[in-house]
Amino acid sequence: MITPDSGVQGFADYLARAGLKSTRQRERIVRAFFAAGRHTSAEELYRQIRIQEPCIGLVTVYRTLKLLRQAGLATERAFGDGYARFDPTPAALTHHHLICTRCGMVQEFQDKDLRVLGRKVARSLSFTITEHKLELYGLCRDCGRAERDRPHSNSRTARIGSGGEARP
Amino acid sequence: MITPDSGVQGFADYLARAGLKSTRQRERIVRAFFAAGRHTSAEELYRQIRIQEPCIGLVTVYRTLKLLRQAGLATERAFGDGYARFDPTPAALTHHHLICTRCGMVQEFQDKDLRVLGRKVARSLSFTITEHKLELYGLCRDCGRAERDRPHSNSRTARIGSGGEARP
DNA sequence: AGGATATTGAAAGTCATTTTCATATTGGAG
DNA sequence: CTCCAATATGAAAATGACTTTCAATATCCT
Repeated sequence: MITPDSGVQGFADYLARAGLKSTRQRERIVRAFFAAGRHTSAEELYRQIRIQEPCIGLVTVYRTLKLLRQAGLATERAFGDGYARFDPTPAALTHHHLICTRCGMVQEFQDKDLRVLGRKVARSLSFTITEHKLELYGLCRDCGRAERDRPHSNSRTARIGSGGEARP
Repeated sequence: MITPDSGVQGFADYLARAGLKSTRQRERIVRAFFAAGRHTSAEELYRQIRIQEPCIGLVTVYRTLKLLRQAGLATERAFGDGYARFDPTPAALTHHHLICTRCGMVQEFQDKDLRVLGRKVARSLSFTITEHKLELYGLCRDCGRAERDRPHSNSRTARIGSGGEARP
């Protein structure tokens, strides 16, 4: 797992290698990114950072997330609610998501067999996988129960996955 | 598989059930949707329809796709290039995608084992799956070769999956 | 220290998608 | 069949996440 410190370090290395400069803002953002949980959006990160560092621009958060992606340290996801979410890469490569289309909950899970199968498929099609993304959409236990109780309740007309967890 | 005719029929039924009205535009759009292949975007559908029916608005295409989604006939996807793509639902439930992050190619594949595993995971977490979405991002055979030849070629800074197939 | 080069933030721009609103169409009641 | 209330349509304007521009500022190499 990447700790905030090792993440910041890795990013500093990347900047050095690429001939880019390290700044107070970048360090703040990168630290917050690795300290935050998963599925973090730019806006969320921005709000988090502003608590201690009011003079920082949302633009810089976007730019730094782009750099993290280029550095291979962050992985972008889209659960379909219009926000890009970011995960520290190693975690991203080993977990998948169950997304409740009713309450927006996102639950992670892992399954070794699934990974193995993905690789098998990729190999048979001469595809080099850099990123997995298994998303299962549906109803979580509670929402499944609720739907069963009130079959014609308002079963969400918004885009898939919308209204999700911790929406900024 | 849903034929254009059965799709149009199913949509008509939905409209009747919901107390909505059927119009020339809606029939056109729905027919084009089911006649089109998969991964169709609103813009694509719009251009397709305009060939024979110049007096139709892009807005109506968006609205009709939303209705198709509500009717359970269409499934929305996001490959990360900023466009929403739509698939006739039954197909959507049985195929997955390999997306080349370099040339944007989208290749479908099926794997029974994968489906079975997905269901197993869902059951163990009391999750009711309505939609699968396995996306493997990486390099297709050709791009994989190209990258190996020119290791430091411009390895895409755009958002994942960007520049995709048949971009409107 | 000094200066080329990269970075920052505010504001303006982009672009897919949605909303607004005035006009037109639909379909059931009479 | 005709009316009419409800729904649909399209043009234009709005939305909202994200990106670009640009002038001012910070970084780092010598």
